[in-house]
Amino acid sequence: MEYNFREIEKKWQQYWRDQHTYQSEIKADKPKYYVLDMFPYPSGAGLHVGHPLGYIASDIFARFKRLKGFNVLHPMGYDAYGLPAEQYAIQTGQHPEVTTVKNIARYREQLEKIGFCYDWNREVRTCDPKYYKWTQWAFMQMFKSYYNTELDKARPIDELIAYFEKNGSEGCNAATNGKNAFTAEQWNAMTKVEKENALMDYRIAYRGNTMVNWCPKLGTVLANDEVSEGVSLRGGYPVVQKMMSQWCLRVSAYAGRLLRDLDNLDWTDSIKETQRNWIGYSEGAEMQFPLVGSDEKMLIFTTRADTIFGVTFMVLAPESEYVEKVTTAEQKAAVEAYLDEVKHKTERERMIEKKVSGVFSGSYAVNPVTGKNIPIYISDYVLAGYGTGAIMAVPAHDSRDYAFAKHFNLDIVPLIEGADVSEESFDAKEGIVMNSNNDKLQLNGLQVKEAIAKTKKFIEEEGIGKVKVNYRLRDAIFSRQRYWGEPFPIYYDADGQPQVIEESELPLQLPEVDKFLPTESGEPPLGRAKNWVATNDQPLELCTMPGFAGSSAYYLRYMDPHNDEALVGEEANGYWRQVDLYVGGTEHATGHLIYSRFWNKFLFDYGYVCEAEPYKKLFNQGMIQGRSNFVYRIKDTNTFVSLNLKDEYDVTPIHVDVNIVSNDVLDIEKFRAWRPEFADAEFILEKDKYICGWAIEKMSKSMFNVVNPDDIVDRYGADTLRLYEMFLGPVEASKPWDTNGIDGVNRFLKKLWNMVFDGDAVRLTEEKPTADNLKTLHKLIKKVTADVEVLSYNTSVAAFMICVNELYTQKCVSKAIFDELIVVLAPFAPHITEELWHVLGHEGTICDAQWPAFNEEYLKESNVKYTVMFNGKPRFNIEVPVGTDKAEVERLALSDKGAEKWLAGKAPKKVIVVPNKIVNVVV
RNA sequence: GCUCGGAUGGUGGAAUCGGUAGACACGAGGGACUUAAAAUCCCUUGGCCUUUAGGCUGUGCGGGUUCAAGUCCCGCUCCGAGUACCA
Repeated sequence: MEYNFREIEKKWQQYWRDQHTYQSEIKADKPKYYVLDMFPYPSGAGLHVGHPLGYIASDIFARFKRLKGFNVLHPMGYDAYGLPAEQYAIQTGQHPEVTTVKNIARYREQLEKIGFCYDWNREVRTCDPKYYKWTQWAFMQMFKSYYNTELDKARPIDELIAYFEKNGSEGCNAATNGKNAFTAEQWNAMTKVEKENALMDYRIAYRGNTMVNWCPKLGTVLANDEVSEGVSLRGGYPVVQKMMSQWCLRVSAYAGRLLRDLDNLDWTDSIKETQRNWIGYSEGAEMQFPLVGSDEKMLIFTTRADTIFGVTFMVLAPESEYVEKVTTAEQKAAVEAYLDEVKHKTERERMIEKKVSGVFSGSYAVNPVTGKNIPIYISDYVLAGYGTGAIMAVPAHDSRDYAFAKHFNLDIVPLIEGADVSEESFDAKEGIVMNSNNDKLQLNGLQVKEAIAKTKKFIEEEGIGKVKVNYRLRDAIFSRQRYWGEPFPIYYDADGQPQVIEESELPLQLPEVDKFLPTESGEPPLGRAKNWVATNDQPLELCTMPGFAGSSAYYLRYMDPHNDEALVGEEANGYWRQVDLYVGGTEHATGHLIYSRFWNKFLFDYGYVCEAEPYKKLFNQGMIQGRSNFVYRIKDTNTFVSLNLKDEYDVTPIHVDVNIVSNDVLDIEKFRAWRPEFADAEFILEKDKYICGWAIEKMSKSMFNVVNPDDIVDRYGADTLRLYEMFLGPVEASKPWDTNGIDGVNRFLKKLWNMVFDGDAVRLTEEKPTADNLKTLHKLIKKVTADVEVLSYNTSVAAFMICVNELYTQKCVSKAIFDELIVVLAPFAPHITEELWHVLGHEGTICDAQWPAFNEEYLKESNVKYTVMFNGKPRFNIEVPVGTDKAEVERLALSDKGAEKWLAGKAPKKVIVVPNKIVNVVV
């Protein structure tokens, strides 16, 4: 019988569907294992061969765990809200939902063809009202909460109100972006609107006036992780900074926990490091600098308190609230001109220019330690969003301050012994301090680290400032001026104050609109919706939530996808708890993976979920790059010359569709048919073949290097695709897609098939396995068990090939051997093994088989081979019985007749015996 | 600039705690079967020198530690990823 993968794969995929083989449910008596893939955005292009890489890896793991006796949860769904569908809707008028549903259907079809063991009964779509009800619900809880910094968790906002009524804002231990302090009397005297405005500065989901990344081309704001190098990640359009009132999530309140809890996660160091950098812990001091001729004090943040004696000026961010206060009448025009200039620069321009710019405010501040007056400047190299938006400038020891001082001709006072600051600043935090003594504080002679500590202590004692930790992590901007996203469960009352709708009104469904564009008056698309009001007739919020809203808690929903009472029920959450293995790309390190951890922690604070972290182990698969092929056309002709002959001609390389090239050999007939202009192409061949050139490029339509998994499945079968993608190299490595080796794994499957079948009959017999058979099999089991546990699949596939080759050489026909072999292979190649499972007379599905244990007994050798080396060079081998002691091995090695030649009559200086491996003789 | 990875045959990649580098696969070369092709099977395949056997050399470059280094240490070169005025 032929190995007919098309028939086999179709048959078993249908069987698995009919039998609900992959449906999972709570089994209290069984240990659980939750394997999750990052769910895809269903784009119009469908899956390409890069997508399944991670899915195959996790699928193998899920199947492996199931065979090992775990109750496995392995779901899949769709991150269905997103820009492409909306952009497409704007261009064509096609409702994004229609596009999305169509794309999802295509994805599903493609995924099924590869034979994944997903429990489709648990599928989620972020755009489904039944799903986004819980996205809205979580937002609502965040709106009703504040962050208690003492308990280090979210608490109901009512508790904070009670506190304000009694004590005012003094000592309230709440994370806030507000600066206004008030007493209990002041609070109680506030109007309703004033109180609500004050509370807004404390809510975890809050409306705030913040600098946002505004993308004019997309007509929406973007989060920091959606912007890279001054342009939008999607589309690459310029982004400008703009002050806007937006919904935000107080992610920054969780910075400390997000950082600390990283330590206990089983993630790669590189992705933990990326998150640490993004969170950006920095310990320093906040210091007050009194303004000359005023009671006003300005707060700065520094990590270099020790350099206080070298402060020769101060700099404010252009957006700082101090700017207005320090600008003198004489400087007013100059300052305004500068602010105007800054405002009109895009992020990108600011970055490209990197030119020193700034303006003198006219005012001076007093250095609180030296008592000297120092000028206050305004410059955009100071960021409003970090620290206090104001700095003390120490040009001798900060390169940015240095450039600024040189440009404006300000004093540069060196503070570290031996540091030469004539050409550039000395930024390193090391050396011995000098020029830093007066009657209040003496730092001279100290190491920088000691000086920092001493200064911090001093300023706290003197009441000049306090020790402070700052994080780079900002609050997440949560509004998008778009149509295709979750509506906010928010309406605006008669005073224009945002209020949450009733929980019973959830889900608040996305309304229909006539066009997917902003309104004429510049409101977001929801402004076009008719009757877009809450049940109390008050107008609803017009913005929608960003992409990361729906993906932040989806892993919880899979645990209990049909629950209408809760995001996830207590029983389901208590059983499945958290994701044990999460597989996806590194590109989500600073976006999804931060937001999701934040979201989970918020829910955890209220006990809605039982684990503080969503993803226990994270595995990052690499990216699949494209591998393009080229043909070489001789200039001004329609003649193409093969790769190795091209240097003799004047040629232009032309991209050729990789799907008509095999092993870099061009299919000439298909090429002629590919494009009309090539119909009468002529070729100069080498060895009767046309060899194409190649290059590694991004996988894209324009390079003709997109490979669709369906084509591979069609040609070789899903099992071959799965094995090949794993065989290509480590799953975590990025690599180009290259079909050049796919025949190898296909041959392996055919060989396995042909060892089971002899014509149409089964070749295998009940014959007892030989010692060699058992050794070969158990070597495999041992290797694969260890490799799969750490997702080292490429070496596993190699082990299968070795095993089958050995059994072939041994002419093994023992059914007992194959019974176990196919179980070990089943996670990798589920279809062929399922077929063989039944051919060999087993019941049910191979998915429920038991992973075989390996037996060390079979692997034991009676003799051990030692390599005898002289001065580090291997010379000959000896064999000794197992368990021979070192001294005896040494004696046998030296008395072997091969040793004579290398000893040459001399006595060995030293002999090293490495158990079971090597005898090294130093002569 | 900073942080983290990486560099091994013609190619993708193996190599546990430092222990015979190049597993496995592709490609290439040779052979068997075949009228022929495909498929299948067998042999060779890092380089150099001799070829019965053997010898030398070899993991980006330069040093070091060690009986022994792809692996550990120091100093470079190149490539990739992330981040970027974070005080």
